[in-house]
Amino acid sequence: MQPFRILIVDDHAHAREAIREILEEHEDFVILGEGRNGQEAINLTEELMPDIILMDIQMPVMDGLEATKRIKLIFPYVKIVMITVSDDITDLFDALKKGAQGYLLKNIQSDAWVDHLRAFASDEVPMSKEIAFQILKEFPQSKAVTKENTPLSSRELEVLQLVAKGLSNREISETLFISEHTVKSHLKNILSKLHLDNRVQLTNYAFQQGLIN
Amino acid sequence: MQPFRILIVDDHAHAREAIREILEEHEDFVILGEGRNGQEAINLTEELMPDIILMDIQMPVMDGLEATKRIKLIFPYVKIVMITVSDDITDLFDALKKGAQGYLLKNIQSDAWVDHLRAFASDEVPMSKEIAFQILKEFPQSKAVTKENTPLSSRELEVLQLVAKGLSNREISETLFISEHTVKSHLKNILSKLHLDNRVQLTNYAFQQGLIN
DNA sequence: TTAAAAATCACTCTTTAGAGGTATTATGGA
DNA sequence: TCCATAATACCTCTAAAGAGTGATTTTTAA
Repeated sequence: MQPFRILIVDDHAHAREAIREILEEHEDFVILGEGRNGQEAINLTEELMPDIILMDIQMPVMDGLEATKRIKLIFPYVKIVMITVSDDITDLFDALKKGAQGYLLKNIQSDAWVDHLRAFASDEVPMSKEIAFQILKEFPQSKAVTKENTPLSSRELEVLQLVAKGLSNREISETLFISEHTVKSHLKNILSKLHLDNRVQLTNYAFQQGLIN
Repeated sequence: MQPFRILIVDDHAHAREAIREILEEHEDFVILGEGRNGQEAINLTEELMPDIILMDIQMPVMDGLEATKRIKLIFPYVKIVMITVSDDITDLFDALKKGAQGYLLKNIQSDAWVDHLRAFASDEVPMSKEIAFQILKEFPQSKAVTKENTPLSSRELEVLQLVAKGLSNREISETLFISEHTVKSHLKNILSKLHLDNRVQLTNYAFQQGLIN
């Protein structure tokens, strides 16, 4: 049984040390190295080829979300678990959107923490939102679920489809007989609801959801 | 046998008249109305619901390509045949990209012209590039085929996939270790080769070609 | 080995996109 | 009837995208 080969990325040395101490108690984990920011994470990943990266979200130079996106693009098979002190559900969703396999809170020293990590490491299926909620629910300081599940309105769906077809905001405004300001307003709300960054990502979403073809 | 219901859109009255005269000799065509620009084409389409629109490319207010794109978006089943004096192959490709079913040269009064129109009107399959070439080849003034078939280079394909995944030019440049200028250069060439306008349309292309998923 | 193609980078300029905020008007439910 | 949501619109500001041109280097193929 091969141990899981771990890379730890966090800008705080004490945080890295805390994780190291926890994992060293378990012989199915071996720590390959440590990085201090997203850029180092990319370089170390190329160099060490870890099985799992434990990645902080908030970091200088390049944050963990950006690094996750880039690493997953180059090395899709590397598993990345976000670690953070934040119990904000939006951070969790953002992490999943970027391709993270898991999400763990930092300020935990329970056995459950290692169990979850082991589950992420060995499991083939990606972490569902249900499991994510469950993890957050285990810890009392988790905030209530924010209004993430707000569905798109029919007008927003209409705008989404036109955006995903390649029309500019001006063209959409002329198609729907509304002002370009309004189109921008709708698009802003759409991107916010879906936790996406730009219209190309929205186009990906539209294709994957079968909203266009 | 129902006749084909035609809408003619051209900014030159004499051009519309010429087409009307040709079509009135054939009783399987009936002309519903005439428009003078792309905007009128949209309005008249909503009002008259023609089977086929004969659409000029060069027009004031809104040109035929833009109008074609918008009409096909709202009324995908309406057939649009571009009519133009241009024998430039790039115009033809642009027309097909916007969703036109056919492409006919204006300065023709042969029976073949009407035959082609009838073929477009009754045929379910979209006009292939081969047929387009054949039509242009029937007329001696057609220019030689431009370098349209140039395939994408491997580097261009690489950039295409990153663009279609939602990365910004800056992010792509950092991923590929090249300058943002170079990324822009590649993207410009890609869009030009594929006759696309922006990165969202490129994303559509990537999905439809199975280049990403 | 030489010509063509591909890849690279640069500069300017204009348009578009996107973040952030605010506000008004319908409108449909509770 | 009142409240929440949706749809509309405007504002400022910054970043990004895209058009146009040109140029150098490397690679590939004839």
